[in-house]
Amino acid sequence: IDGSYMARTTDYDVIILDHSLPGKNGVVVCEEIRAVGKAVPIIFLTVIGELHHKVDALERGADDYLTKPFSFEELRARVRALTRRPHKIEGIILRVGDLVLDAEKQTVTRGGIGIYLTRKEFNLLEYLMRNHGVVLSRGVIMEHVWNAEGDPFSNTIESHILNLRKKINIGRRKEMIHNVPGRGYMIDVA
Amino acid sequence: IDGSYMARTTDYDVIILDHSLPGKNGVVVCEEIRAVGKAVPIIFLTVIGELHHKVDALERGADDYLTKPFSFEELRARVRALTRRPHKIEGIILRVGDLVLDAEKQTVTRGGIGIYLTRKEFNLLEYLMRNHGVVLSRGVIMEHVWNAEGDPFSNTIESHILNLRKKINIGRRKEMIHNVPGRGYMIDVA
DNA sequence: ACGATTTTATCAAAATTTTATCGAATCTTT
DNA sequence: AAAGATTCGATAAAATTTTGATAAAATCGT
Repeated sequence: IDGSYMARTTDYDVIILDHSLPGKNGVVVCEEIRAVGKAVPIIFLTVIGELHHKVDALERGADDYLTKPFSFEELRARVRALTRRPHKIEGIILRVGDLVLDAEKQTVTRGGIGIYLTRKEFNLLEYLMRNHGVVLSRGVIMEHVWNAEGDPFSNTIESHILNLRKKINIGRRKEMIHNVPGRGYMIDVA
Repeated sequence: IDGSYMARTTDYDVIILDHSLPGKNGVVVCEEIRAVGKAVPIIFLTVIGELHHKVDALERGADDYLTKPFSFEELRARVRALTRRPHKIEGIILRVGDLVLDAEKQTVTRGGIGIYLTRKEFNLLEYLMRNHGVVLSRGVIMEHVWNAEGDPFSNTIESHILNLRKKINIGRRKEMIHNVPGRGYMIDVA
């Protein structure tokens, strides 16, 4: 009894295959599963640069592929996309310290406590968290969080940063949104 | 001016292409974008069942594909998955001994320990490191780090050099920023 | 080698720039 | 219209940059 046998006889929600499997080639397993008529979603893992493997896998019945290395979030996003179970499976989650942002559920918590953010605040925080540890200039933030170009003589960003900080720094926790004078803002644990 | 032109000349976060575009084939557009060296993530839209189009698109440089019909949630998940990984070309990193300056992330470390520098300090160090091993006169430094020309009767540069040295010579390491009397400054390991 | 002269190092205060803050005004969504 | 969100404008606060004065070091001519 091996993985291929299990896959052909059991009903899984999703099957993840690696190209290099002990004994068999992942693509062959993929083909075997399809041969018995199973319609289960299959995600194929490939090493970066091996495009022909991706193509091969897709031709033999894989539904999606993922290039290694990949984050767990990314894999989960693919699984979610394939299984389309909106309420049971978690969405894309960003974490910085005990601050957690769920991009799909559109929620933010800190240490388990729910935090309500307005739309702009949410988008701003999401962008900061998505690039945590790197300094983001006002220009870059303006470009990504506000679609059009904002005039540099406004302090809209500062204003939102202020509100974000107030909402996020519940209790008397350390500041997470750091200003780097002359360069921009950065979110980080320390 | 069409979409293909815009894609080749503008920096987008992500590009979504449909197989059937007015005038051109989406795959061709994809190829055109890659031809000019853009590394932007491209998501390709295909009609269900047309697997060969998927394969074709992946071969020509698309990063992901999506089968129509699809939910907006699904598209958003794909976009997030692609944009979260830094697709940018690796930032310019300067090294002199164990001193490391990342121009893109705007960070400086010495022996792995983070060092905070103000903007002028950072720019000054970057200029020195970019020309490590060569003596830079005050005039040249003034010209490159300070946009206009500063009056030669000020000791602004000395002042910043002093602060830089203090911050950089953590522990009791050897001095890196050397003065060459009458000629200027130079950074080097020895 | 020695004093005179020029150049560089150092420090703290002053000037400037940048950011934080808050309330009011404007815009959006019910 | 009402409630909430976003932006704007003015001012306070914080951080950076420049300045000025003096000490220390290096260079030069003798």
